[in-house]
Amino acid sequence: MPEAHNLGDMMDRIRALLTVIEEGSVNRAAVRLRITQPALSRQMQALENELGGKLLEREPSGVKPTGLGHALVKSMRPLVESYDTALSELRRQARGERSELRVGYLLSAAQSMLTPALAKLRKSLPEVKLKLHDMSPREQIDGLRAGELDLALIGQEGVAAASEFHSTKLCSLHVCVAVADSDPIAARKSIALKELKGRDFIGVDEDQVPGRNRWSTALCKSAGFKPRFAVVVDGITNVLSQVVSESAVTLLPGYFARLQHPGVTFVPVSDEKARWDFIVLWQKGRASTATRALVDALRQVAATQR
Amino acid sequence: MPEAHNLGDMMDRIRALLTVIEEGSVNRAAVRLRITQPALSRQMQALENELGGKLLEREPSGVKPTGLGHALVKSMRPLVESYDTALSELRRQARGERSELRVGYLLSAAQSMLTPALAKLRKSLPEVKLKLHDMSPREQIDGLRAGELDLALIGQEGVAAASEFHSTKLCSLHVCVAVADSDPIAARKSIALKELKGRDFIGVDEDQVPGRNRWSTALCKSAGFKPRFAVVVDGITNVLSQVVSESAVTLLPGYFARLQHPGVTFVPVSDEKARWDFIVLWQKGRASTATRALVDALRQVAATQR
DNA sequence: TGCCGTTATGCCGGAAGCGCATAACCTCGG
DNA sequence: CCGAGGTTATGCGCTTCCGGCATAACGGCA
Repeated sequence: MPEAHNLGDMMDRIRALLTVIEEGSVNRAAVRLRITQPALSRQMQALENELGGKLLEREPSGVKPTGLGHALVKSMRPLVESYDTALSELRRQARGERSELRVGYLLSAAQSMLTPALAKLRKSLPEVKLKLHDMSPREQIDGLRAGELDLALIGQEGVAAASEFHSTKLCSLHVCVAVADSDPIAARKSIALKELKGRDFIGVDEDQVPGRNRWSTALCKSAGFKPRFAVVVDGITNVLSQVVSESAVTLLPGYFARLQHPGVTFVPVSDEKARWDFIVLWQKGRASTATRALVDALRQVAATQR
Repeated sequence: MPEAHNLGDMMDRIRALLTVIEEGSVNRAAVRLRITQPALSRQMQALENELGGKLLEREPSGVKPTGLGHALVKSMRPLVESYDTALSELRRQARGERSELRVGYLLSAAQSMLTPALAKLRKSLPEVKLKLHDMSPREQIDGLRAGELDLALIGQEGVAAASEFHSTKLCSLHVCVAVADSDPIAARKSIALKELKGRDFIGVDEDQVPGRNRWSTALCKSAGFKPRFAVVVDGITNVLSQVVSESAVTLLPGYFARLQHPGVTFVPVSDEKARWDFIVLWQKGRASTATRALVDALRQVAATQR
């Protein structure tokens, strides 16, 4: 019998040793494990070779653990249990039975849709453990990539990353332009994109809100001009104060019109091409029942809010 | 390629998956792991079959973890680390490098020998982590059997269990008989065992102090009579008070003569056969350097105290 | 002494797993 | 458009691993 250097499954070997020590007999343990005594005897030898020391004292009436055998029992028993539990949970998840659902969203953008959708989910799957995280689009994308989120509600910023995950579009919002109250445009009922040619635009840090500037640029290009970003700020909330202090403009999805911001007026853009998509992203691989249920609920809510 | 149902080593497979996800490529991970890409590809497939779900999304430019893949990374990475650490420690112990030493002893019996032996040990192996446990002989034997002690200092009570462990005799004590101060024997310089024939003996609970009564019985038998145990008490300390209140006697190892007990006198037994052995027991299998060092130190101390 | 329990080990055959070669796909540069 | 270079999947053949069967050796007990 050559010296074993590849050892079947070490965990199974360790489990077998636990059984042998419990029975105090290789033979009786073999019966329990439904293998023959010689196979089990060899497994024990292989384990001893792998660890470099005797685990069992062999006697005519059975076996007794050595000091090393006792130490292995002590350190490995909890480990084997944790391992089995983790594997079991992973198998459940593979079957779609994961009961935890980690959702990322930006509150101001997602609340009107997420709240009713979560109510539906709670009604249909009450045992689901929800973990809700209010975070920026960048954090959402990173969270999905790192496997820390199961699902993200995200706007146009998630479109570029959509191919990395499962995605579905929930709705397409109108776009408005934000201007200072004192701006002549503020009195308008709506405005065409081309009328913004020559105005200063406020951009946002591409790191925090990925794709926002590119989206604005693409829209203006379709209207025949390239926007000049006078200032680039590091967050959405700073955009509006800069619009006022710089007498500039910025393009925003229509849900901003619902937010009151002192000194700022939101004027709808009339161009039909000016749309802001709102999407949901979730991890590739088999989605859990909970994930699918939430995606469905979001679809239904979006359909009724059209 | 038949469907894999026995999976080599699951831990190695999981480790390989962690590498694949880290590299984002089966090919580059295979290079790192020093196996070919096809072998690694199959390992990933085998793992997916075992778990019942896809762990990796395959793309022309490499692989990306699915939601299940992410979940596996999260739950298994700490487990793999703990497992590797535990195996590593077991291998060290197998080589005799265990740095922890759990010692059981009965303080009153062992102190005069243990204290100087521990001083020697601390000098020769200062990094050893000692765990000292004052416990009854029964607890000592149980602790060894359960693998909770590495070494026990024990008297005659350990002799019957000695074959289960490594053992060595440290010394052999004289025996004395304990009597009440008012007893005529109390004025004797020494006494022969046969002179105790007809006296009431006090026994101890065999469960707490295994073998004590059998030892007394054997000694008396060698002197031609069988002792009658008038009372059996549940601990060594209660023996002496019963000696007084029952006007009885009991045989004890000579170290008791060093202890002051009100109303009790200890008279040496003159029979040469009346001996009390003091032994050290340690676990079977390869003993650690620390265990061997302590056994050696105890031997040296016993030799100087002769 | 014989029987029954124990563990270890030789021999054999089947299963597992790896390497090599190849197929298929995608991306990029000329 | 084509070729080069990257990727992953899979067929085939060979080697290694491992379990079952049979047997040897030992100890305990009636």
